[in-house]
Amino acid sequence: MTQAAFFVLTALADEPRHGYGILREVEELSDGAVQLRVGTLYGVLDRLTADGLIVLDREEVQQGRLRRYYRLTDEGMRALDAEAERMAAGASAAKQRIAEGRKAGGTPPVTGPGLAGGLA
Amino acid sequence: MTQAAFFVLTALADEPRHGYGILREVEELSDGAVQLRVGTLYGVLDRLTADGLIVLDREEVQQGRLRRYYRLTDEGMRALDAEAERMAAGASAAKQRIAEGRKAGGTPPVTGPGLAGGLA
DNA sequence: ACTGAATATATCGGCTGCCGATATATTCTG
DNA sequence: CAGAATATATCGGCAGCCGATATATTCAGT
Repeated sequence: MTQAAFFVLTALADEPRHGYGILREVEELSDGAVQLRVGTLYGVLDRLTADGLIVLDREEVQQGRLRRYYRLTDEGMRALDAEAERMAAGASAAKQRIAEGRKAGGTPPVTGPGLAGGLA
Repeated sequence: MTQAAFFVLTALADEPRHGYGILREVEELSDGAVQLRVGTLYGVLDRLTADGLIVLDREEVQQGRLRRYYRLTDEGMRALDAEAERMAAGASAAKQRIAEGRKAGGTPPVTGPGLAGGLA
């Protein structure tokens, strides 16, 4: 699963949203760190739909503008959960190894004086 | 940062390793979940070197076979730490939203046994 | 002695996927 | 009336992953 797909699924995890709403939601939930681009979105949406992870929930016309809402399927929910698990495990493994690298004696991998503070 | 790059950095976080060793290490540390391919590795290694996140540590000839060891730079360590932080945050956000989606009343996004059959 | 697997390096082409640019249309703000 | 925001969608370039391929040595099995 790509990063973009993961964040789209995450944005849809609590409630159905439309494309533009997903864009804003991803930016918000990641605190501005992840910027999902418009050009990326629809490709991801199509792929996730083809994979059965999301479905078109409904179409609304709000103030003259079409809103196409998507929601997670059961499979999408499961996939997101599994991916979140993998990511947490990966992040945890990385942190642990950073700590191991620091305490290791022999040939410390470029651990300078200014580093310790930033890595906690 | 791509997934492949992240896992290469993670594999190098505790001590310097050579290409083939990284391959095996990534598979091991991810419990077989991540399979870094040979064709992917050297491109990643080149890119990480160009970005200054890793450097060639040394070259050894062990039993007639060349071993090219890489290690993290300070910048690489910082980048890995930051990426691990982002991943943990993303995983956490996803988990939280999954929980929110489940407890939410009105239009539950495909949660529960009753919906399971009908959603496709 | 020979074969195949493992170890170890590296390259190349195809395919997938991200993103900037672009297009269209309505509403709201200045 | 112009520009920004909302909202959709497509297209082409480029980056990056991966299977296939090439080369060379060591080790285990027959």
